[in-house]
Amino acid sequence: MYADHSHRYYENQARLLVAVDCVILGFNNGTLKLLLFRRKVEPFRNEWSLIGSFVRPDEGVGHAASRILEEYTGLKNVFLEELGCYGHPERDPGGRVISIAHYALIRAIEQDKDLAEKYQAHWFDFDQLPALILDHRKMVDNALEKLRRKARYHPIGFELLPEKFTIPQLKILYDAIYQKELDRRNFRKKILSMNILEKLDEKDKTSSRKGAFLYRFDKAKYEELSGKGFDFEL
Amino acid sequence: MYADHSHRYYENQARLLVAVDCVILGFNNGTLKLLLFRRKVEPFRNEWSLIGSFVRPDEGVGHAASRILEEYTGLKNVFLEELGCYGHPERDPGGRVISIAHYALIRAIEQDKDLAEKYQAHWFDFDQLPALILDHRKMVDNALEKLRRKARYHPIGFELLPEKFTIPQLKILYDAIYQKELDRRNFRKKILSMNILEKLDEKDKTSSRKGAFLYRFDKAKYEELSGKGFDFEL
DNA sequence: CCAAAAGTGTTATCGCTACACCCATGA
DNA sequence: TCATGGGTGTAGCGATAACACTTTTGG
Repeated sequence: MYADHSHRYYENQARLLVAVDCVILGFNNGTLKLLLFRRKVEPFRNEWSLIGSFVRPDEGVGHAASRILEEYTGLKNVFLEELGCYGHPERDPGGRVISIAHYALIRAIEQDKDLAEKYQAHWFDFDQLPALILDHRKMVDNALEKLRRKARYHPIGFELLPEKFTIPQLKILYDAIYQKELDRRNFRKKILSMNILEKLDEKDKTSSRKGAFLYRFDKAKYEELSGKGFDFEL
Repeated sequence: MYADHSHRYYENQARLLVAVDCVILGFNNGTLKLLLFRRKVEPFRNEWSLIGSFVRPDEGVGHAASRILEEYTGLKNVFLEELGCYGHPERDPGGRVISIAHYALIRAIEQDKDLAEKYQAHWFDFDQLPALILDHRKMVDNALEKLRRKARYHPIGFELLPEKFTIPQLKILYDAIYQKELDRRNFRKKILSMNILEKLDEKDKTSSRKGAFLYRFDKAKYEELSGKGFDFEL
């Protein structure tokens, strides 16, 4: 049954259940959102929960995380990073399970209709989160904390916006992440001075009569600068 | 044999071996050091390795880390933090083992004589590391990276110095962490302006005729400021 | 022609950097 | 008395924060 060769040397050691859980974050309508699911298995069946899975013997831990992310959102190649290990022996009354929490940032959270039906999923505002099972609330809090910290030095916000976005949109996102209103003009100057945005000819007119120019994140330029130890503090 | 109740709900799931490994960092004589051990078990018996252990079914993951840290260094209550999960299925030819790496910062690395004999342990300079087993080298690199990043915003350096230390000593430590020489005077100003050091009446005369005043880290004051969202950038 | 959002420029201030200088002491 | 490391002060510069003003366009 096991794909490994543990019996060779470590057979006397105890084995534990290992799972991954995903804090899936999105952004819409000026606020950060969290994707939650109704749990399908006992214990706590039907309660709100992060999406998770046990790690299979023949897959890496990171692989397990991206596997379930794709399975439940249909998305590949999204930003996905390890959050940490939640390993208290009593954390799950259903058994001794160690969970490696991850967090993901995804764009375009419109087409949730399918998800909602298929998996009983729902996007929640952060100020209206329901009670979560186990230590999932802690994972969520830690994910937000990590996002805030990371966003200060890495241009990570782009992961939450569509490919083309306007500067005002980007600013609103950062307002939401930092929980405070940045100065419009200073924000624009700073982000443009980094030279990681490509200005397009199109305008987005959905939020003003004048219309705001669309930009695209220039990943190549970013990685070039990043490699040189450049700072992207915001 | 197992202390948990996994059989209740999750009995069909595969179980994995879960270990912790500790990157133990110290500071002496102006350079950062790493504590390594000769591995006692197969495979790779006798090669240089981080110290590690399997996680027991009835203990938390963090607990396992501090348990082995105390077992091999005799030290309790040291700085110990999770580094991350190393979970590639092929990382250990001895079996499918997931390792939760940790890193520890310890003071006073003089009395290693006992350790050296008892466990075949040795403190290495970072520019003279031997080959390490498995992915331990990666863990070490990640630990250094994390130390550097963390030291910028948290007064973490104190964990590596004795309780009483001088400002020049502290500066030398930060030189070593950041791998570049900071300015003596600016460093002093900045660190003193944070108000987290308590000046003592004693002087340390080991490194100059004039002698340098000893200081102590004022943890209470630090936590007070830290709670108020204070920044400790260095 | 007006409301509302987009976009640009200017100034004052704060913090950091890069220095030069004085102090205390053992040999 | 002098070499050595410890300790203090300051001037210039660059980045940031706090602002006011102009532009565009649908209704």
